[in-house]
Amino acid sequence: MTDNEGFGNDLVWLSVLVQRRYAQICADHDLTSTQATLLCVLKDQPQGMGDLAQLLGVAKNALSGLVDRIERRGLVQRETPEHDRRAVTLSTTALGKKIVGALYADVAERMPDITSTLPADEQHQFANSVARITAPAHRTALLEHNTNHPKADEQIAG
Amino acid sequence: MTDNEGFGNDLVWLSVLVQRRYAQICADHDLTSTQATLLCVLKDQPQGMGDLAQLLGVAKNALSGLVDRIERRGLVQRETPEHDRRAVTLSTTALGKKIVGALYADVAERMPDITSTLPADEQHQFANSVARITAPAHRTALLEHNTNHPKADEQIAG
DNA sequence: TATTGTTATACTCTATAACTATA
DNA sequence: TATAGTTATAGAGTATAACAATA
Repeated sequence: MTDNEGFGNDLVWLSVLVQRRYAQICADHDLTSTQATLLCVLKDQPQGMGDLAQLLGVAKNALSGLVDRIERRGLVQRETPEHDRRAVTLSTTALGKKIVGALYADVAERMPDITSTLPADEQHQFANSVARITAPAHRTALLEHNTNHPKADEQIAG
Repeated sequence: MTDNEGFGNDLVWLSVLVQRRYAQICADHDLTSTQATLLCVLKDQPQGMGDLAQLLGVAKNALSGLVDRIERRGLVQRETPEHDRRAVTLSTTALGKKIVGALYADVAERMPDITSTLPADEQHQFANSVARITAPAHRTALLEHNTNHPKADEQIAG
């Protein structure tokens, strides 16, 4: 306990350092952090507005404006699925895919420098821990919308 | 290299998780993340506007508005030092100190849960690494303004 | 009636540029 | 002239509440 007292606040500071660098990298690709994260979540598969809002941790109405701006720039596109004309499915355009791919690579290259003050083996161990902490979040990103929509399971089962 | 490929992006995800929880804790104390971080930086000693802007990673003019809002709520106070009437020294009020103290404790209590998916010994090692990564940032917070103002050193020396 | 998404409104945060007061 | 900070303006992000269209 004693030598762990500042851990929570250290975590916040680490995230500030990461976010600062992330914002810089995003800016180099003409994106805000929020826009970049939206593109990343959308990178591998389309999402509905509701699910996407949940994944990003924002309210649906906030997402509408977010999508307006990034759609205006031609990086994502809205589509209305035939089976439910209330819904909107969001996906990245070819340009969006290209940009998010470059961003991803740039983050992978420039972000690890954050841990450069650690000895090599500790860096390795740290990367491992970070991967294990964030793994559930990745799974959530893929499964959460199924959890909330039993019908989707039925469709798969049927 | 191979098993490290996603490290940079994992770090970003970790920081998103931390920031989300941090925002929630701050909101429970009626603060935005930015306001909370400003109070934390100001917690132990007063700062000038310029130095504070640098510590927070924002431009001076952005800081003016930030301080306006949080001063209006009585959590910080502006003062003009006699030796340079252009300058403004910012410090926390008694109320500000009380609130930032409670916030700090709450963060320390609720944030470590982020690593709950790791086994105990790995949590310990992880906390250790985070402390070592953020330590230079803490030092910077305390020393940076001296670096930029040689006169301060002279005053101490004299 | 319930659900999906959007609009209206308001506030915080941030950047650029122009400005004021002091040194 | 240079420096410390503020004001003006604009845009992004976010929340609450009211709304429209569809199921």
